[in-house]
Amino acid sequence: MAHSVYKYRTGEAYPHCYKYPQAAVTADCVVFSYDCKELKVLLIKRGRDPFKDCWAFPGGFVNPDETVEQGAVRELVEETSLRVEFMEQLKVFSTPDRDPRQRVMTVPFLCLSKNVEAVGGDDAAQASWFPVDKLPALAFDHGQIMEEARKVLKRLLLSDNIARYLMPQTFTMPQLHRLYEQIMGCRLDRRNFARKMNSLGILETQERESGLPSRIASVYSFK
Amino acid sequence: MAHSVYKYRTGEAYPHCYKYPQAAVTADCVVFSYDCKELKVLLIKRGRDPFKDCWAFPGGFVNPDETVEQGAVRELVEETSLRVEFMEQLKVFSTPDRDPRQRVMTVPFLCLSKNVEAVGGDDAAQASWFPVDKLPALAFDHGQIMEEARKVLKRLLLSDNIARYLMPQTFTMPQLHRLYEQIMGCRLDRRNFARKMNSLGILETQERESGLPSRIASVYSFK
DNA sequence: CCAAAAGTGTTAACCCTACACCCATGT
DNA sequence: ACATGGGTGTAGGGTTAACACTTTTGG
Repeated sequence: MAHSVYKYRTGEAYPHCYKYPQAAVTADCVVFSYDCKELKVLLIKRGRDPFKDCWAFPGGFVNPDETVEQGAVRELVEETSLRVEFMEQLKVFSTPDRDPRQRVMTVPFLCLSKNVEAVGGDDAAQASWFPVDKLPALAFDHGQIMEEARKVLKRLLLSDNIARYLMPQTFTMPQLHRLYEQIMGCRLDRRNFARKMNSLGILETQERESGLPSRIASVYSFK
Repeated sequence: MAHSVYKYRTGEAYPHCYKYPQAAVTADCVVFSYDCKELKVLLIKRGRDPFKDCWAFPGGFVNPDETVEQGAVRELVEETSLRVEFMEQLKVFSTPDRDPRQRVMTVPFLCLSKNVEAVGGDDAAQASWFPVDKLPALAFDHGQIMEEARKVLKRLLLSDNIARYLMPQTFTMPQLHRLYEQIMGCRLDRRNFARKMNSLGILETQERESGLPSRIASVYSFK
């Protein structure tokens, strides 16, 4: 690990700005998607050391002329050709030795995508979707990042109704219900859930075909 | 602004770790306290450029061998001799030109302190508490950071009952009530508030003196 | 004497929860 | 036939919101 010898102390004069302690900063993307059956997360298989052949979140170093948000979007496109509907910053992970090469802080993002296909990486790196409860071992401290992401996902689901960024254009109530159960990690009463969703006023009912067999679920979309 | 010439691209070989783009990273502390009258924020007057003589949050560069959390604590102690009861990371601010000297990302922290005195800075820098609704113009993008901090403070108050980190050892219900009103930014019914607090089971009633004039408020403490 | 502060109590509306029932389909 | 999945309704409990009265102190 390449320690800098510079320590910043209040009051000392450091006329050269490059003498401030510097750190490499990466942006990682925890991308969730939902195929109306399972909640999934996008992982890529690392092509080189450290953690070669290990699974990790897509991401990479932030360039000097971009924000961490821009860096996250760019890296995600480069590695997986994916564009997401929603991004929210998670807390920084900065344990000094979390990357064996050198000090690398990471700014992780929780991302939500409707697209569950088309994740070809541009180079040799494999990219694929894993069900959230069947994840392989992850590189670096990405396991901790995953925990954090799931916590924030729960919070955002309840406070901001972010399901709209995961569901397809049209969907049925049971499909939406399954998503909520998987994110919340508990059972939710079917009927109370439907009533709640309808009362929120964020759903539109698609015209139900006049023939109305009760076994066929009604179709909804977000306003 | 001192741009690095290095751009990281997927697939290129960079055998030397120092070739990764680097950034200076600071940790800033948005410290709230409450004197049982007003919600306050700690600011220091900057002793040098940029933004010399401007008010800003205490904070400074993170050392290579410490986490951003450790850096935040260290800088706060160095600049104000203050130790806080609670810290929560806010989102990173990373607009490339937010610091005119060079690219500097900042990781802000929301901090809660019971101490509303004793904020002598170690060097010439003045430090003092400002009522949250009477803030001076702030350096850098600290105005935006303040907005973010107030949003998160609201959220944490409702979800995690963080009032315990701001209130003194013992306090009255009206004092606690005022704090909630100031953080939430709206009126809260006195009686409903007291009932809610008591029902949460997080308060202890101190023995009320047997002489019980109704004008004297009862004294509480957190469990 | 009156305004302001603090304590106490009641009511109705709303929301959430836990259920029971019906219908249609596929095996 | 029956298990399954989907739609609809109801009854009870808890929480919240709105609101009135009393007492005491300070000016």
